Order: sequence, then structure tokens, then C-alpha cells
Amino acid sequence: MENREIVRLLTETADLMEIAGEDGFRIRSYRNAAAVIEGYPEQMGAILASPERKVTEIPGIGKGIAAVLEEIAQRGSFERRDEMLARFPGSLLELLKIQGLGPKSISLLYQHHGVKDIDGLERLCREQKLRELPRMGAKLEEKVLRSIESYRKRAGRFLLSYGHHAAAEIMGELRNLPGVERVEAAGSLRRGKETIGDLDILVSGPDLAGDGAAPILEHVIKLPKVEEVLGQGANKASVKYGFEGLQVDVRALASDSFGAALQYFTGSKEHNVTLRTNALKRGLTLNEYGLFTVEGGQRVAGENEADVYAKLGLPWIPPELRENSGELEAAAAGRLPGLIRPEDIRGDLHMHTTETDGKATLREMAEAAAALGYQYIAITDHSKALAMANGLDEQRVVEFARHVRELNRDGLPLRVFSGLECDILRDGAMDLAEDALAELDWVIASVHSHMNLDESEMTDRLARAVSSPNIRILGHPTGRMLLHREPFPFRFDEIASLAAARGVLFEINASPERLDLNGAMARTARAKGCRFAISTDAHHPSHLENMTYGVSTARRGWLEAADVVNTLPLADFEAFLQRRR
DNA sequence: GCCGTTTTCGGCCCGACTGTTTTCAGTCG
Repeated sequence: MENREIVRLLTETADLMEIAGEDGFRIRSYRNAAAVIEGYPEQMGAILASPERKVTEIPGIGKGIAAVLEEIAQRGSFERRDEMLARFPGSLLELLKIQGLGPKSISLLYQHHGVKDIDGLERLCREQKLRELPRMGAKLEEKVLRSIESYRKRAGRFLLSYGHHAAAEIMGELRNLPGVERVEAAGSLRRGKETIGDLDILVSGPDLAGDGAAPILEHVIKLPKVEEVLGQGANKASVKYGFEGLQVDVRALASDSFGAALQYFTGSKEHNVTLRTNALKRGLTLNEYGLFTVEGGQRVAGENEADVYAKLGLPWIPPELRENSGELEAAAAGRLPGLIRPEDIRGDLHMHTTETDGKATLREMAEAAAALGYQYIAITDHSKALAMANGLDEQRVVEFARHVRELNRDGLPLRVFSGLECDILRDGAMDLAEDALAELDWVIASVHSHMNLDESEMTDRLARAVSSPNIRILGHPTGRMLLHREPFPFRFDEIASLAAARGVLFEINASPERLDLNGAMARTARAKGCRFAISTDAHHPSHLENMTYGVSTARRGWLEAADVVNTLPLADFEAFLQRRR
């Protein structure tokens, strides 16, 4: 069993143990073990199978968890999990995603009213029975109902990163099959959208038009992670993939229609509608099999996507732009942007270490970043307002800055800048004194608390932060957590104008849970003259690889390398830092 | 349940907010 699934079993059990009211420290051990395994470079299964290795050598895994891992490897579950599932239905886990309810309340609701899923919870709130329970009232009922609504809105969607991993697995399988020429993921995944609803995978080969596709589709429905087969025809198989039930559609195609199909299934729907309308004006008709003349039905293009666009008088349009938001006009006028590419990135400017809530040391992060070919990084641990993360106070910041200056003389694998992710306090003031911030090379200012202020208060708060003399950039500017928390409200145009005027950058946070700013806002900000940094907010060396999600978000925002400061070569970036704003 | 040891058990991150209370439990980050 893969690490990711082990992590899921441990986390799920920890959640149920919380509902059961078990010892918090034991629960934390389960969660900690899950976190360690999630970031571990080797498969637990491989270590368990090796006679000279012991999983207990991994910090955070002791005798208890080792036994659990052993049991999982043997039968796919473990005793405590089974015991929990016998006491509580697994559907209770979904209730934890409703804001305002925690394990204690869920346990109470289950015991008193038999509430075991979202529908039951909604009914209870509507009947105003929630308020009859101790310490619950009308306000909570309202909050829960609101939270259910927003939960339903996003249900069934998946993070881009999740889609990427699933697609990589499936495509890896398909590429090795006989008769397969090309494999490509289309849909919102290819457009780099922040969340995806399902996965569209296209497979082509010379003989895959008719019955030739059968063995490939047969292989798809037998993949080990397929939970349910939703449908299977001559050219398409549709399955639920993985525990989370991601719908995956695999389409087999003849080689000569691959490009047209890729175009068609990449979308967006709006982009395609406009494109087809334009085609008709040229006497052409476009569908998933190719581009044809209206009269006579002659094939004009189809094998390659670029040819489809070319025959419509357009340059190839990068998938990230295909939202019918001006890209077709820009393409027709020869004014498509030269979008930033992953290989343009020269450094990562937001990451955490064991000084606060990161999982690796400065040196480990530096080595991982150097291995990615970067020239520089900034270490940006939390400030003291984030007490839970052991945030840095003024004294520790000043010492840290000095320490980094020494380290840079002392054989680090790349240039390290001293930085901080400084909390923006409720009133917009910085968490640390300006003279301490002035010691640092790179100060990010971020909101981590009081996210429920109204629009005016939040705008004032951010305006004050942007006006603060030592900050260079606003971190994850809207505070959203994808599929989990809405962005906090503020007047973005005002803040973007102010940021542009004061030379404060916007972060495009590449963490797949954030992608903040999003593409549309980045585009707005750019139009106002703002510049950006794309950063991973890594808490573990492996998170540095999330940069690609930030780059696709920037591309969705029409950004070019010149808009993004961490595309600068080291010397130029240093010069940029020297110019005080 | 893990860890670190003062080798056999005690400590494990904690402050703020909310809505409910009438002094605080539960949630959140």
C-alpha cells in the first residue's frame, strides 16, 4: 500500500478517535506519524519488507505505529480503525469539514439525534433542534447552514495537485501499452485550473479508432485504484478512481483526430464556443474529430492542435489562457503574451524551517532548492503572533539575520536571503518592530488571523500593511484555502493600486491549497502595474516542487517572466533588493 | 502513542475568539 493511502488511514482514524474523545496526545501521535510518512521519501511497504530496516528508525514512529503499519501492510486496515468504525459510521468524518463543528459537537449530535451525515445535520438545523443541545444556539445553527451551503458548492472538486498525481499514475500506465502513440491529459487540469471536477485523458494510436481501443480501455477499468466502473464503450471508459472518487474519462482516438480532440476536451467550453463560431465565419466546422469544410466536409486539420488553430488563422494558444477572456482577440491580433515558464524560475522566496513550523532545517531546504537548480532562496519563518508555530520575536529575527550573513560566507549550496513572514495584526500594524524588520533582506507580510473583518476594515488593514516601510510583498493576499475557506473580503483594486504605487509585490502562493493570488486577480494587478513573486510556502523540502502550480496560476494571469521578480538572475535580484522601495 | 531519559514515567504548543454562559467549553489556527 502506498504512503498516501497509509496517511489517509491514519488521519481518518485520528479523526474518529477525536470524535470518540480519546486521549489528545495519542491522537497527535497518529497525526504526527501521518505527517512524517507523507513527507517521507521512501515507501513504508519497502522498509517493512526489508529485513535490515526498521520503521521505528523514523522519528515519530514508535512501537505502536510500527505495529499499525505492519497490520496495514498485511490486511489494509488495523484494529483501532476497525474498532472506531464499529462505534461510529465513517460518514461522520465528512461532518468535520463543516466549519463551526468539531469532534465534540459531532459526537453529541450523533448520540442525541443520530446525525450521521450532512443531510441529517441540515435537517436538524432547519428544525431548530441544534439549539436544544448544551452550548449550542441559534447563531450556530445559522453558521452551520451557511457552512453546509459552501461545502456543497465545492463538493466533488479536487485540488489541482491531486489531479496531477492521479493523471501521472494513469498516464504512466497507458504509455506502456502496445499500440499507444500519444497520451495527454486535457480538461481543466491542462488549463491549470485551481481545482478540477474530473479528469479527461486522451490516448491515440494508429489503430485506436474502432475495436482497436478495447484492450486499452480494458486495462483502464482494471487499474488497481479503480473503485467503480461508470461506463465502458468502444472508445471511452469512465471510472471512479481512488477513495475520493475522482471521475476519470479515458478516450481512445485515431491518430488523425488527436489534436482536434485535445483542443475540444481542453476547453474551456466558452473558449470553444467562440472558436467554433469563428470557424463557421471561415466556412469551417470544428468538432472533436477535426476541422472540416462546411461544404464538402473535407478535413482541414485534426492531427495536431497547433494546426487546428493555424487553419483558423490563429497562433497556438496556451491552455491556461483558454477561458474566453480576451485570448482569442489577442491571438488574432498577434498580441498573446510570452507566458512565464517553469524553467524561468531562479529562486523560491517563501519557505519555513524547524525554527518555526517547517519540517526541515535551513541547510536542508537550501540543499533541496539547489538540487532544483535555483540560484537563491529566502527563508521566511513566522513572526511571534503565530505563537502556535513558535514565531520569531525581534531578538530572534536579528540573530537570524546575522546567522544567515555568516552562513552565506560559509559554503551554502546557493545564496540564502534572510526573510520573515511577518503577521499583519488586526489593525494592519506589523507584528515586529520596524528596526528589526529592517535587518532582513525580504519581508513578507501575511494575514493569519482575524479573517472575519468586514470589507472596509480589511481594506484599511491591508492598506496600512502595504504602507509599512520594510515589507516587500503581501503573502497569500486573499487568505483563501481551496475547497475549505473563502477569501476574506477587501477592495482588491484599491490595494493593488496602492501596492503598485509603493512598489510592494503580490505573492502568488504556489501551495496547491492556496494558489493565492489566483490568475484573474494577478491579471488585474498586473494591469495596475504590480509585480509578483511566485513562492511555494514550503514547510518541507518536497513542497518546493509545488512551484509548477504557482507558475500555471501565473500563466492563467497572463504573466510574463518580467512580471515576476524570482525569475531574475541572482545579481539582478540582489540589485532589486538594494533598491529600497 | 512518542520521546527522552533523571531507564520506567512524565511531558507533549497555546492564545484568541465565539457563543454560550454566568465562568467556560469548543473551535480554530
